[in-house]
Amino acid sequence: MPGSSRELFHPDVADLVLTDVLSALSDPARLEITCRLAEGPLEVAACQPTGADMSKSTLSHHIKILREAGVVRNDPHGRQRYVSLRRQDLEDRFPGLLDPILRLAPGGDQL
Amino acid sequence: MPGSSRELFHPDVADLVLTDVLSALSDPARLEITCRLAEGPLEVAACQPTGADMSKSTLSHHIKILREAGVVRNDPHGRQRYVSLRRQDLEDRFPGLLDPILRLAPGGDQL
DNA sequence: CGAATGGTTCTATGTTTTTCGAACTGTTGC
DNA sequence: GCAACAGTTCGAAAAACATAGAACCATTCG
Repeated sequence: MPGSSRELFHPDVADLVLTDVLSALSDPARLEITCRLAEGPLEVAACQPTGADMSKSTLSHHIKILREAGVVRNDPHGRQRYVSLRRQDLEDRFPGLLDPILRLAPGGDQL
Repeated sequence: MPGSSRELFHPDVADLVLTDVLSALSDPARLEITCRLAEGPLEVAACQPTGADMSKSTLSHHIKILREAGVVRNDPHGRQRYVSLRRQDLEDRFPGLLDPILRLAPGGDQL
């Protein structure tokens, strides 16, 4: 039965906390993941930052931090998962916050 | 001989790192200090977040984190010190970053 | 000079974060 | 069913961070 996968917790828009978002984005690896997701959803494995050689448990951990801060969604999709940026939710809760950060991030100049 | 006080290190504008700034601002106490400084320089003791009862060594530590990230200056002024927001420097290095954060911070709606 | 003041730095302690391997869960396809 | 696959979760160890007291330093003022 497809679609019955394990759903992970995602905080409600109203519950997002600014310092949690900033904290989530203050790690270089997580910031890069976030920038990459600005171009569209990715499978977990494809979120792996360039050059960074992290274990899959570490990568999963970073995505968890981003998810719990409300920065990304993580939804099951067949045997894998799609990670996507909660762009509109972030814009609703923290208008004008995300765009400058994405633009200013090390590899975010192709926006 | 006034003015010969101990000068602390302040990173050059070009050396500021985005993740360091985000990390510095991701702590509630430091974010509040930063917001308060948006209205003008303050003596160190006056930076103390409302309600938070932190020791002066802890307060000094937080201001140090902000200073080393390039968010604030800390200059001697007689027997005390003035802490000030490096607003223009941040704007030069990370245009458009600070204003939304200050505006969205818990007590930053009086801007 | 000597005491008080405003802050920094040092040292130590407890907490949080980061990282990884190993074990586990759900899904696909033979 | 069973092996392979994509990820999460658990457990542990190392690193980083927060906090506070004590010591210290520079400045002012009597």
